[in-house]
Amino acid sequence: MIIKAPVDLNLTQNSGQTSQPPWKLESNVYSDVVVVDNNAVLFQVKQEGNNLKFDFVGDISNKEATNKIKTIFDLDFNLNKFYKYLNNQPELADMTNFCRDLRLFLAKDKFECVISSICSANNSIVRWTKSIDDIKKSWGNKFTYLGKDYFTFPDVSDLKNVYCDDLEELKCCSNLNNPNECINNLKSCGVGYRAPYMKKASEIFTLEMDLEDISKMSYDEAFDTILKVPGVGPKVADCILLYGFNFRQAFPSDVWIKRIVSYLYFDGNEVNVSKIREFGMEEFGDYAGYVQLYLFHYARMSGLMKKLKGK
DNA sequence: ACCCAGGGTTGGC
DNA sequence: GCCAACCCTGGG
Repeated sequence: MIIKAPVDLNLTQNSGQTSQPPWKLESNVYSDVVVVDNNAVLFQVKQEGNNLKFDFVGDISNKEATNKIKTIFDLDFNLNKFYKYLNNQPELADMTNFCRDLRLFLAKDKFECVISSICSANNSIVRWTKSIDDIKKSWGNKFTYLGKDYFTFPDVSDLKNVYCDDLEELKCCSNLNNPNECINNLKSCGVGYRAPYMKKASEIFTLEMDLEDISKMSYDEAFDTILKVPGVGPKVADCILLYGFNFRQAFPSDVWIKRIVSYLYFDGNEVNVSKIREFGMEEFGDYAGYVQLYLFHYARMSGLMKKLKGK
């Protein structure tokens, strides 16, 4: 099937958005298993010029499959209109030259997005994506298509039963004798001190909080709610709301966004992160999420980031 | 070998 | 409210 919508698939997949790690790549085709209405569906996605071409294997209709791909890759978003907006802002006009056809890469699994976002905090992209892939391999459901293995992200109730580290695992499993035999714990996936956050988050989403409820909330209510989850501060909360729940008015603000926005809008005078967040939401409205995404990549690719490093 | 930073968050003052 | 510490990996 073909969807007529420009998208730079490589850029979108590798831009470090915390909805999920990049999909499995083989000869320009990105593939992964997505659960759609309790059906596991294999999607194979490929960019062809200004179109996104995809195939799928699974028990859903063509229309459902198309809608799912449109949602994940945000294909209904009008890029031309967004670029017109950017080109009318002197501070932002240059961005379109560096991030053309970059789109949001939205969650295929809200819980995966929560854990990925927690994992990304104070971490490098290569490391958090590898951790999430390890978690999928360890506790997700396995599907084999054409001789290749795919893993879904484990659901809330499965992750809550995983141990944090090998000591805890050793203590609880009488059949284990030494730490080398321990593999059923989060730290073995390289998540470090975030392991207890992830486990507590799983418990919270089993017992107290329903991910589906958050979709129904206002942005402010959702932000305050998700902030209560351990390992979730303001930056991670906005990532979860943007990539996981499609709150496009979120403006995830971290040190880099702070440096970039201070440079572009405050004459280089450093404004604190929380003010930057308020400024971004006020200034960019429903484009805030996209502007944040573009600012980061613009800075990375234009050399602005190097210039601002250390400030 | 050593040191440092990484798209933050937490807990202690 | 501020600030050091936090796990772990890769690069100087």
